[in-house]
Amino acid sequence: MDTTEATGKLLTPQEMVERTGVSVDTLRYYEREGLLGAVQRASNGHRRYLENDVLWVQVLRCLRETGMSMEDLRRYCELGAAGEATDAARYELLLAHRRVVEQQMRDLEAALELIEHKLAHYPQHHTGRST
Amino acid sequence: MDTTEATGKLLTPQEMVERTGVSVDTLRYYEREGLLGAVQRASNGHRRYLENDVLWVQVLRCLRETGMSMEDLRRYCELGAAGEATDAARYELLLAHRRVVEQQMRDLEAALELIEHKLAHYPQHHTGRST
DNA sequence: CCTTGACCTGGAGCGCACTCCAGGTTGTTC
DNA sequence: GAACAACCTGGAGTGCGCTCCAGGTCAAGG
Repeated sequence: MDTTEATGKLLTPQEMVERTGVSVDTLRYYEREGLLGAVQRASNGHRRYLENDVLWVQVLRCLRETGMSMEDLRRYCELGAAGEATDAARYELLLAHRRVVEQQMRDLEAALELIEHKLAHYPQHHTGRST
Repeated sequence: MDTTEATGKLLTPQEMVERTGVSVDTLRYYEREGLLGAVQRASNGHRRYLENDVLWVQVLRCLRETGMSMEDLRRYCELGAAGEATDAARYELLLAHRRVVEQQMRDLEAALELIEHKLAHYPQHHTGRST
């Protein structure tokens, strides 16, 4: 019955840092930018994150690190918050990003080839190891 | 006899833009930052690039786009300008960058898997095409 | 009580890699 | 000879994604 919000252990900001590798500042920034929805608060006003948020932040990082802009990320989150009706749009967004990532891989491959090519031009290192 | 500076056609800034896809501003910026050595000038003070520069700028772009910082790029250029004695150092720099690029590729692959995984969760699009 | 430390807020600051601008010269075209 | 385009210089501005800061609250420990 806990489809969306498993009410397990709530995590403090510090714990989020430890588990996601993302700083508190960045976590707050993401929240402000609408990437984390409304984060719960303890009675003293301190943030309490959900187990799920750990995973979600990791997904966010993964998308960010592959070049998705904050803006697209926000769009994606808003769609997610809006429920099933937006499935198609989210699908398209991911699909588009996949294309971007695939292009990045092709670019990297080309770069790698160029680097290999240049490396091959240093004959003294061609085969052996450098000390 | 033209080992380093083939004295063929000299290129205007505009022509460089057309052939490299890099803006004049960026070309000047690169020059200022020491990535292009001393660019020749026509009698009126206008820049005249070498044929070689086209290729070199493309290499620069390739390295930049794979995340090499301006600082490392400058280091690499300075080494290049200093002659053969620096071969080993340049080799190491490229080698290090290759490792960086290889890591980027692994990261992209991981990201791609995650994206595929998420895409697979939209059943209505699982097999067919979306209109 | 007083300190300590984790947390809060709104807003300022930063680093990078460009990108743009003002103001000026040169050289070609009508 | 006036207009125009391409170029020059030094320096300021921009956008992104954080990152840091001042000033304050709250809870626990000594």
